[in-house]
This record gives sequence, structure tokens and C-alpha cells, in this order.
Amino acid sequence: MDIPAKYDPSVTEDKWYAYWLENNFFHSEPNEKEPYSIVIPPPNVTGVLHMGHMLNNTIQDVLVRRARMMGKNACWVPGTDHASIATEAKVVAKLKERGIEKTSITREQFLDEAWKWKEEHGGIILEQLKKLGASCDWDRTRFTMDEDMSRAVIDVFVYFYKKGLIYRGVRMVNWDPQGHTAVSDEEVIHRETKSKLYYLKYFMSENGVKSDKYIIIATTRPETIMADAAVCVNPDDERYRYLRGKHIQIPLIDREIPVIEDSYVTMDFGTGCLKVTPAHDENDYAIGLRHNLPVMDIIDDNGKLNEKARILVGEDRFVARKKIVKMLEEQGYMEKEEDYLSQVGYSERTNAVIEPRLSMQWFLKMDEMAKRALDCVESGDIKIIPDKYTNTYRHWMETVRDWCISRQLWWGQRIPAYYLPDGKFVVEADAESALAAARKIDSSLKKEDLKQDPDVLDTWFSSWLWPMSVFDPSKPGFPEKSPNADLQYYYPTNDLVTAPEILFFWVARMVMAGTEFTGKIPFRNVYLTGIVRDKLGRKMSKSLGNSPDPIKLMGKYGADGVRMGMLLCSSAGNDILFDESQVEQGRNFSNKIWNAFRLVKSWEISAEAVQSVSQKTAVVWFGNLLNRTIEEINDDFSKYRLSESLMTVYRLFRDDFCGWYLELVKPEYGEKMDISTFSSTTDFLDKLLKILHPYMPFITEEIWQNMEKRSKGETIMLQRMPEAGSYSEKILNSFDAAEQVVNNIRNIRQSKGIAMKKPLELFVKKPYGTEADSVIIKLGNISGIKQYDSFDNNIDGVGFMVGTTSFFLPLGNLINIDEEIVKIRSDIEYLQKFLKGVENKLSNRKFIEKAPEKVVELERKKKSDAETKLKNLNNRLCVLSKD
RNA sequence: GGGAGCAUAGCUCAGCUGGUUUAGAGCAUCUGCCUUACAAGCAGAGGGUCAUAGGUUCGAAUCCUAUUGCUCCCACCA
Repeated sequence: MDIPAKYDPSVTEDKWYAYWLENNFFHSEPNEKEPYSIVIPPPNVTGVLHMGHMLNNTIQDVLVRRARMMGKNACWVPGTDHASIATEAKVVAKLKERGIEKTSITREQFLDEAWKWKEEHGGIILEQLKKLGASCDWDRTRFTMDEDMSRAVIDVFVYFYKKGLIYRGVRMVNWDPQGHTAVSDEEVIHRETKSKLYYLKYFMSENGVKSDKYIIIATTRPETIMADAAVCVNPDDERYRYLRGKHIQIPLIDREIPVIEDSYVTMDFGTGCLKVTPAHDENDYAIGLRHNLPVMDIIDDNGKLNEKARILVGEDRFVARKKIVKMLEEQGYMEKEEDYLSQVGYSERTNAVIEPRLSMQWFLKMDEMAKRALDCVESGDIKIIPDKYTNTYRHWMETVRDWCISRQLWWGQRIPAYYLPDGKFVVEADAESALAAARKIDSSLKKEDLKQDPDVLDTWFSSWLWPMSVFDPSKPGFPEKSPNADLQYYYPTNDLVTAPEILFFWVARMVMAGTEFTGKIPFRNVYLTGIVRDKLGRKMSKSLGNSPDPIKLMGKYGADGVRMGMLLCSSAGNDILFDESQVEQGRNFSNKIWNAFRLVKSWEISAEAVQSVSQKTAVVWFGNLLNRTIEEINDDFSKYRLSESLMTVYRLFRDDFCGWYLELVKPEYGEKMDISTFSSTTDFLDKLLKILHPYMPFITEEIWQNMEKRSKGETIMLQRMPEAGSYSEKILNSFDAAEQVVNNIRNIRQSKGIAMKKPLELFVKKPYGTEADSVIIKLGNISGIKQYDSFDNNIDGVGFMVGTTSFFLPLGNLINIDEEIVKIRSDIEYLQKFLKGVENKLSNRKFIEKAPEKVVELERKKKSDAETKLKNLNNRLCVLSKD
């Protein structure tokens, strides 16, 4: 037999993934078993795997693989998201590289290019997931813009429109001048940004003529003054009472605007005077509405000033700001400027500064749906893990505003609104039905008279259907209309694993859509992962270059190693500080497992060999320990404590199985092993591999396949997970005591420089109850254990205690009596302190009266144990001090 | 500005309904070992006023209050 001493993942991982695919092990069809389903949070179709995906998908894979081994019919549906803004931006950039502007080609040509790009680069990320070992049902792979998925999105739009929940209106929206589209409130990130507060002189107008009197107005956006519609003061502000009914002239362009009063203005901020620019600020827009102010929009789609600005036409808003500041200074309008920190909104997708802008958009009413989505969580039907996010969820649901669902893009599902020549419109799922509907308004209409709305829908408007539409896209979530076996069987899904950032974007909206269309929640548990950061706690980003390439990482440490490294440090909702050393630990553990297998595989079995006492003790003990640990792991899983469960298995395998069990049962050099011990050992290893499989699928399959001859089509991934059997605390405790004795012996050997090879005698004082002598003898290298009534008179050795039992190692002249005395004295001192504490407690009458019997009992035992120990130590001290 | 959460060993975190001797892991550190599965290993050791100050209680890392420091979410103060 020739098994290499180091485990090499590169020769096993691809092999077993191919084997699993070949045998269709990941595929699931409805059957009579209990279903377990997860839908993947679809990554951006043009995306590339990053550490966040690694974490998220490792967790999903652990859950799915475990469910499968628990005998459930597990189905993990993969797929990708068309991510309209991000993908469109990428395609636009690609075209630009080739010298093509988006504006110079038609919608159809652009979409052709986009689809080409998608075919070429789309799905790379799914291929990368295979490297990780993801056991997705690839036959069910979905894309949010698949024809039938898109159809579902359109149907849903029509449904809500006809229900009266979708409306069209002019609103102040968050305009992304770089992406050329409106984005939702949730896609705007506010960041503290350094800017300046400019104090401008606005001269008063008397009979249309500029007077020399002026007021001072503070603004951060001087480039918008040309769009001012009024100057506003607080009605209670005495200082400006004289302005009532007066007019003011806008600097530079001398346009006259009225002074108005509105309590929105804070008297003690700035100068107490506010310039009102309804077209470019949401609050100003609201004030404008209240006071019937005209709206003048001076900034175009690109963020440049348009001709209505009269000056600086065609300049970018930030260039215009610099230039106008200069002009204002030169012409004497600038009172002063101050440094100022303000919250500026940035587009999540393009990072451009958001321009508040009025435009015609489509909206979906949220209030009722949000209330329902909140109920699902408050009632406990949906559990959020960790539950601290329930608060965040509630807060959002209570303050939600209508959802702006239109995007001024081409990549996505086009809004199915068709305009008649007179500006009226109809909403229908396709052009034919739209024409039919339009003809009811005007029977003379022809197909070419109708113009479809150019906008597409927000990407989340398709992904909120995901848990339904992946199973039944034909009729989005109307199971009563079209009972679909898959939807009936797999929906609601069990667990959703995603990031807290998209709790609102996506999770809440899936709950809304799910309950709207099926009357059922889309999933029962939402497991929120943390953000993967570098070890300094910084977010991983391309610009910092602190994000490792997952593919390279898996190449270096193996997918199993990386999976374990990620899992070990990731409790739900906590950010993970990624450090390559964690992955190294995972790789090292793989090697440990490998070598345990190598050892077991190397044993020769003989029918004549007889099971030794230490082997028997080890087998009984480990069987009990295994049962107890399985119970712990099950408990961890029920609470979604994945990283703890893995740590438990890690310790069980490394410390207990390798460190104690294998050391006890392995035969002496050249000796053979008995059948009974061998079969117990392989049985234990088999169980351990199964428990480990969800975390480390590749190495466990490799070893499991090599443990014994397997027939074709067999796999560990479809074996039953070992169940927790009964165990005896007594057996576990007695072994634990033996471990402690061995540890003491090892400690003494180390400190006295006695080699492991040299056998020692061990004395123990009667009564002696440890049943695991054979363990002590073998692992302590003890030649014999002798029981005495007393060995207090021996001085040439070292004593120690485990529990209240005294042990003694005769060491001849190896001991230094003075050192021993010092050590014993410090032990005594410590114990006396401890005893005093316990005695204080026990002499407190209130404690005896009020504390539960059990606790008091325990304190009494502590006291008597400490007293016994003290007595022993004092005796020993006496003996040693005699000379 | 509003809300939520966190603070335990050098680092990352457990510690569940207050009570199991002196608060646990893993990593890192230090010491000794190439012992016939594994140096990607083995054996051993050190390391903590549980952020601070009060309070409740027979008893507090755990419950309450305040303070300090950090993180996240939400929010239009020009």
C-alpha cells in the first residue's frame, strides 16, 4: 500500500465533483420524502466569485448536504440575476472600448450586444461555484431574464397595475447621472463628504430694480441658484419680518423671486434664509408644492446645466459649481465660504453623486404589502437569524415608501405600458392584448400607433419572485390556477442564506410577493451571514487589493480547506475577519483526517489477535463520546450555530479520535490487530466521515470510497447521517479522569526531563476507583500501578491529585526537594484561599436559606474536597520538610 | 439627529433560564521532541480586575441604570 503522507486536494476534488455530476446526485424531483429546499441568492450574471460568495455558498452547501444525509429530498436551485444597472454599465463600458456610444445604436442592437456579453461571461460564477463543491441542482439553473421568468415579471406588473397598486407619477427621484437612470432609495448610500457652505448675497428688488440692500443665504449648491423659485424664511423669525411680501433678485442672472414663509426653515441654521429650488431638492420640492412655486429644471440627464440655466450652459454640475463660485466672488455676491461636512448620496452601482430630480416614474404601493411582510416575521412564521435583525426589519417595514420600479435602462424586463397617440396608455402583457385594449378606447388604432414605454423594471422586481418562479415561472405564483408539482412540493423553501444588506431590497420583497401570490411565506428561516473583511477589519474591495482570489486560494489549500477556514470563524450575522491562516488550519485538518485514514488502512488484521483491555476501554469510551457529540452537533444545527458545530467536530476528530482513541488502539510495531477493534475503528471513522461530509465534501468522499470496496454509483453524500445513540456519563467521566492522570504524568515527565520512552511506576492511594488503568498504563508509559494505604513517607518522587485521589510517581534522585516544597506551598496557599471563599458562602445563613438545595450541596462538596486535598498536601509538606 | 447592537486572553469568538471548585475554545506565543499515521505533526506551558462606575441579589461576565469607546442601520437641515 502506498498512500502519500500528504493529502493532495488537486487530485481528488475535480474527480469527485465530476462523479457526483455524472451520477446526478444533486438532482431532485418531487417524491414521497420530506422536501428541503434552498434557492440561491442569484449572483450577478456577469459577476466573478468573491469571498462573500464563498462564505454564503459554503453555508448553503453545508445545510443542503446535511439535509440530504438526514434523509430529506434536498434541492438547491442555482441561478443568476440580470442585474440591470451593473450589467448595462459593463456593456456600455465594453462598447465604449470599441468606440461605440450607447446613444449611437438602437435598443435592439444594444440588447444583442448585451446578450452576447451575457453568453460569453455569464455564468462564470456558477462554474466557479462548482470548484467550491456546491451541490446545486444544475438542471434547474435559472436566469432572471429567461423568457418564461421575464414573462412572469410582466404578468406580475400587469396584475398589480390592474389591482390599482401600480401607478405612474412625477416624483422627485434619485437620479444617477452616470447610469442615466433613477435608482431606488435603497440604492443610495449616504456618505459624509467634505464640501463648502457658501454664503451668498441676494439683493432685494424694489419695483423690479436691484436695490443695495441684501440678505445672506447659505447654500452648498451655488450652481443651482438659477433654478431658485423663492427665498424662504421662518414665519416666526422677527429678523426677517420686513421681507414679507418683498422680492429678491437671484445673483448673476437678476431674475426676480418672491420671499415666502414656511416653518420648515430652521431659524438658527445658516442665516435662517433658505433658497428654494424645487427641481433639485426634495424638501424644496415639497415647499414648492405648498406654495405653488414654479419648477425649473436646469440639470439634464448627464448632470450638466441646460439652457434654462442661462449661464454655464453645458457645464457639468461640479465644474459649474467651481466656475460660478468664481463668478460670484468677482461680482461681489460672495459674503464668505466655510468648510462643511454634509451627507451626500451616492449611487450604489456607479458611485456617482445622486442628483435629486423630478421625473415621471412608475411606482408600486407598499404600505399594505409591507404590513403583511412584517406580520410574517412578528408572528414567528419566518425566523431571522440572528434575531437582532428583526428590529431592523421592522423599522424598515414601518417607514417604507412607495417603490420606484422603473429604470431608464434597456437591459431588463421592459415595462408593459403602451401609449396611445393621445398620451393615454394601456397596460397589458403583450403588444396584441395591448392593441385589443387600446382599440376599446379608439377602434381605429393600428399596431404601429402604440408605443411601448422605453423603461425597464428594477431588477428586484424580478428577483422578488425568485423562490416561486424558479419552480413555476409559467404562471407566477398562482398555484391555484396552475397547480405545479414542483411549486407545490418545494415551496415554501426552508432556509434562505443571504447578507443583511439586502434584507429590505430582497428578503422583505420576497415575503411580499410570496404571500401575495401563494398566500404562503417563501421561506421559514433567513440566515444572515456577515460581511467578509480582511484581518484589519476593512471591507474587501478591488481598490484596496485586499481580497484574495478564491480560485487561487482553493488551488493552494483545497476547497475543503477554504470551506473549513471560512466556516470556523463565521457565526451568523457576525462579520468575518478573513485571514489566510484560518484556511491553512483547514488545510492542516484535511491532512490530519488523511493521516488517520492512512493509519487505519495500514493495519494488518489477524483472527488470532485478541482485543486488549486498553483497546476495549477505548472502543467503549469513544462510542459513548461519539453519541454525546452527535447530540451536541444536532443541537448546534438546530440553532444555526454552524461554526460551533464544526469546531466541535474538529476537536472530536483531532483531539479525541486521533489524540486519544487511535493512540490507544494502535497495535505495537509489527503486531497485528484483532477483528473486533478493527471493525469498531472503521465504524467510528465511517461515522466521523459522514459527520464531516457537509463541511468537507471532497476529502470525506475520497476516503470513504477507499475505506472498502464500493460499487459504482455509491457515494457518501447519500448515506444516512449517524444518529445520536445513548451514552453513559459514568464511562465518559472515568475516562476523563484517566486522561487527567496521563496529563499529569506527561507534565511531570516534561518538567523533569524524563523521556516518554522510559517506563515509570505509578502509586495510587486507596480507595481507588478509576476504571481506565489501561489508558494510564499505555499512554503514560507506566510499568505498573500499585495501590497503597499511604505513601506519605516516600520522599523521592512527585505527587499529584486528580479529583480527590492521590497519585505518586517515584522518581529516585530526579527530584529537587526544595522545588517540590515551593510548589506544594503555593498549592496550599491557593487552596486555602479557595476554601475560605467556600466557607464564607456556607456560613452565610441567607445563602443556606435561599439558594437551591443543589447549589448548597455542591458548595459542601467543594468544601470537603478542598479539605481532603489540603490534608494530603500538608502531609506531603511535612514529610518533605523533615530533612 | 433617531434607532439597534457590541465591549470576555495578543487575535477571532463561545459562555443558553444568574449558581458545576480558579471564566472556556480555536488561532497566535513560548518550551521540549523528526516517538514507525501526520513537523501541514506530537507533548507541555504561559496568558483574562469579563470596558468603567453604581445598583438588584444569599450569589452577577450573565439582570438594571449611567458613563466611555466601537460598529451597523435609518434620516432632506440649506
